[in-house]
Amino acid sequence: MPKQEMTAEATRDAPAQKRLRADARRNRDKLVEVAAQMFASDGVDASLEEIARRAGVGIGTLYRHFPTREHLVEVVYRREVEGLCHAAEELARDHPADAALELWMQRFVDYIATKRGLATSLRLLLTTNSTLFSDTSGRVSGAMRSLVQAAAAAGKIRADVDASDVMHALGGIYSAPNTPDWRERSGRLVKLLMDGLRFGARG
Amino acid sequence: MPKQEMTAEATRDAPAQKRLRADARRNRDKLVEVAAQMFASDGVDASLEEIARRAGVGIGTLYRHFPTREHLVEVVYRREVEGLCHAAEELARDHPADAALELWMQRFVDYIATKRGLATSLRLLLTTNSTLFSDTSGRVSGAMRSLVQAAAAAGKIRADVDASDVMHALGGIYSAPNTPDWRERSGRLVKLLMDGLRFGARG
DNA sequence: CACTAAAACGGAGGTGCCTCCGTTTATTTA
DNA sequence: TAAATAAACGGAGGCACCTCCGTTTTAGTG
Repeated sequence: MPKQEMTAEATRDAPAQKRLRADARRNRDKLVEVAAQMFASDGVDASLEEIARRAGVGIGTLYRHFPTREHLVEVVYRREVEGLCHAAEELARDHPADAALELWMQRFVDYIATKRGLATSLRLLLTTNSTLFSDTSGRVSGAMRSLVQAAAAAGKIRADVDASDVMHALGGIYSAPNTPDWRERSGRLVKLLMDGLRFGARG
Repeated sequence: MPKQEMTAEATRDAPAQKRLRADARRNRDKLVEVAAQMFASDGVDASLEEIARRAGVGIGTLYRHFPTREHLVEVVYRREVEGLCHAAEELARDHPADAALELWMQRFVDYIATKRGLATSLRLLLTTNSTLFSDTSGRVSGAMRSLVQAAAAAGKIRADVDASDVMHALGGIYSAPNTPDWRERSGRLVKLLMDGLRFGARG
């Protein structure tokens, strides 16, 4: 279980967001941070009052910022997707292109792992709120695309596949049954996939 | 809003159901009946305590019979589908084949009407519990099939369509936006469909 | 019938949800 | 800097959820 380890300032949604007062901002960020932990450990049904408590604010404050549980879940979810995509850029900077891709996919597996328990509620949220779905899936596949293209351009992986193929291959992770060894199996899947991608590369 | 008007004894699931004690049986039936009304009027989030109260039992009794809200919703849902299918047989007995089909489709519209508000929760339930989905959709399309076949056999409607086509045509009802005139529009759709079906019939 | 085991009843109680509103704090204006 | 105003804070209160368990009822047996 990898810590997400993200600083609070990640929550900078620039648009049309009326300038928040300093304290409000602080509290909001803290709430999101705590909620992310609680959702990860206890599922989306984690107690909102407990979240408020741990964030050191009253329950009223939580509700002012996030009128429903779904709002909070959505913000946390977006933040995590954001983190995942940001990691892609970072990995691309710090590693050879093929290693970056592999590391990112492993991280993707980690990410999915934390989401497995939440499947049904998340599915509801994603079918209800279709912009959320298109926004985030767009973000994620965008991140993947640039990693794949970079690796292909550097000759580290074969050039005759594109990102959506890889994404599709990774799809098996979702649908795989939730066995205890799911994690390992998914890890192997990623390695296997990388071998396939490296095979026949120019470099 | 048509009353469903079903007697309690409709809940006779013969299989493997350990013989219930008389009082338990009574209470259970009453609970389902009241729940059906409450879900229809207040949505699936109707208060369980209120349901128990109106059924004249304690909350504990409700929970013993239906350990979760979903259990109760599922039973009510199945019962309603059952009623819908039963109506098909009845209509087939009491009316000419084409009229039976038309009346049943109108009733189907009524039925969907009561479910419109519940769309998201029901969808979750139906995707989560896939046997529920296949059971009920099988039942419903079975009912429709026999009505269509009977009408075709009697020469009251054209013989070159099958039940799944009609079902598909009715599908528009689901997806139509929830405008105030939805009900009328759906009624007209059914009439239109029937005209189409009658056109070119032998009889 | 009376007795008894098994099963059902039902409500008290602990917890969480969410609203409402009086209090406190930050920002703006003079 | 002080006063005024706007905004955020936070907890009390009311309601619903669900569990637990002592009490009551039923169905079977001598």
